[in-house]
Amino acid sequence: MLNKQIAEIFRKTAQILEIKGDNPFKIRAYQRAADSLENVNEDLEDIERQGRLCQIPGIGHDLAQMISEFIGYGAIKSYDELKQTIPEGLLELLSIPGVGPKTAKLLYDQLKISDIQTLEKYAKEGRLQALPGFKVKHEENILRGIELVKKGMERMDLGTAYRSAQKFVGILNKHPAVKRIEAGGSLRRMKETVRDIDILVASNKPREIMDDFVKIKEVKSVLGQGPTKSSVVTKEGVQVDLRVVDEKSFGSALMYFTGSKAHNIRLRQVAIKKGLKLSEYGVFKKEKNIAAGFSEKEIYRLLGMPYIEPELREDSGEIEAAAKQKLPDLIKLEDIKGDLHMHSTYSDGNYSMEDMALAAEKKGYEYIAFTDHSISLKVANGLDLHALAKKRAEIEKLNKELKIKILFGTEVELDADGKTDYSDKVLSEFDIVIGAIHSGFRQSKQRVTKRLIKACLNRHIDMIAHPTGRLWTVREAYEVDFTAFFKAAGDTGTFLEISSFPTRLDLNDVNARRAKEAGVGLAISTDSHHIEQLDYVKFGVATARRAWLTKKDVVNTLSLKELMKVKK
DNA sequence: GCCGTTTTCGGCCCGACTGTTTTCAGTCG
Repeated sequence: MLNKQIAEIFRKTAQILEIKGDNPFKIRAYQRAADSLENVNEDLEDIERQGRLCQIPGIGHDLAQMISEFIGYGAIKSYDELKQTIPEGLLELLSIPGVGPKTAKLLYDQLKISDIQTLEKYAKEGRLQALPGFKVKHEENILRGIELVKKGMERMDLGTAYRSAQKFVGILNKHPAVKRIEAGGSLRRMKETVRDIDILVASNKPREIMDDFVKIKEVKSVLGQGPTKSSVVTKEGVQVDLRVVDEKSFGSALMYFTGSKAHNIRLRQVAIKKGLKLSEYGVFKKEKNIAAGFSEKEIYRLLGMPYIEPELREDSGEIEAAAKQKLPDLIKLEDIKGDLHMHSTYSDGNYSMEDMALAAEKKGYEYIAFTDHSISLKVANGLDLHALAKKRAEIEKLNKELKIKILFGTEVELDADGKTDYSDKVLSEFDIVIGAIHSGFRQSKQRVTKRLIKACLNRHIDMIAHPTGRLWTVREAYEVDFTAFFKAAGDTGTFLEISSFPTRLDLNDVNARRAKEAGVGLAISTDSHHIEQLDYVKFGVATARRAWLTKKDVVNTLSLKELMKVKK
């Protein structure tokens, strides 16, 4: 939380400085610091105590002092003063696509506009044309931008982005002039949320493709159209950007459009040091393109490093690791041997155990666990003792008939104090017990932490499901003292889940990386209530890859025999 | 404001699209 708060302050500082027309490099320094803090997987308080703030990339003497000041006093004096110099709402205007710092300043200086509502009113009444250089087109653009902000320019979850991208890639791929196509951007990096979809196409007939792209049935409005780059908004309100490049620069273009921006900037700096220039068109040595037709892998090689997987491209240490040949051997989808968190019709699942098991068998899994809800979760049809007995008998029967091994499990409720609603005796009869919090989300940080630690100490609980409780667009994560929680999980051998559910992805990349470093075993599971949801595992694996996890960090890459040996 | 196998001062990634500019500024990624 603290890391995010301070990152936000630095980001706002950058915006204010932009509006004031300050030194662009100073502005970028604040932006870079904000990006950097969001990737830090330790509490800033700990780092500060150990005097290591300046070791964070992009944090120097001055910013380290500001961070210390915020930790000590809960505020930064120079930031509070800076904030006073511009009206509160002006930053809000920057959230409108097409309105940047210069326009925002102009709007305020000339017309005293400092919030979106007033801007919309002025634009509709044609009063913006009083501004120098402003014509009808500008007003239309601003109104369209406001429309986008209103309709939720907010980010979408990874699952929604993935489906939208697949739809467009599928349609475009049938176009005869498309030679190669791939979705890039934060979607390719499998970030937990995605703002817009970037599609890259290789073709020698870009205009033809652009003309057809903007006419796709799902397109609602066209934001811009040029010979190599176009942007549209779909009927679902998703922005899709398409870039068309020549086939021989597909590798460098894909690298560029995959980002992250911070990763790209670092790579370009590496290139400059080697006397080269890197752009989306290739690697240039004295104006001559020496990477024409190269793949991403070959371009990284030119820069003196091995291929960096898209999920790692966040400038969070991967470039340094690559230079030292120390990149992790990331976990792969095919390493997963089973799913330890699934539901059936016994509680709130949509399919019988047999149907789910057959689907899992088709995926090549060795084992699965049906972890239906426990007795007190009435809304999800939690199982009483009678239902448990029946379910157990059915599992025994299925295990005789099917090749896949089914584990008898439960997702047991942790009450407000971390106690379970099944007795120790009942819990001891399960093959696997997952502890989960579904209530009391507003408890204090101390109380939630105590609750989770109590669950870790319970000798029957093998794993904690979706450990921070966040649910995309529904609720924020509750606050947890991760240092204490991860220590308890590591000490007791309690596995922590990376929930593959795209609206959860919990633990997320940053927390999972930290859990690994604390010696915690992680399990990637789907929480499937539906056969289709078994495929969500790809999002869980991607999150694990973003957390730098290898096969050995994830317990459900083990065979069933090995898994039973390492579990409590 | 950060940062250092060219540098503790003087650099700091690179290119496309828009609008109305007749050569470029603003915005975006």
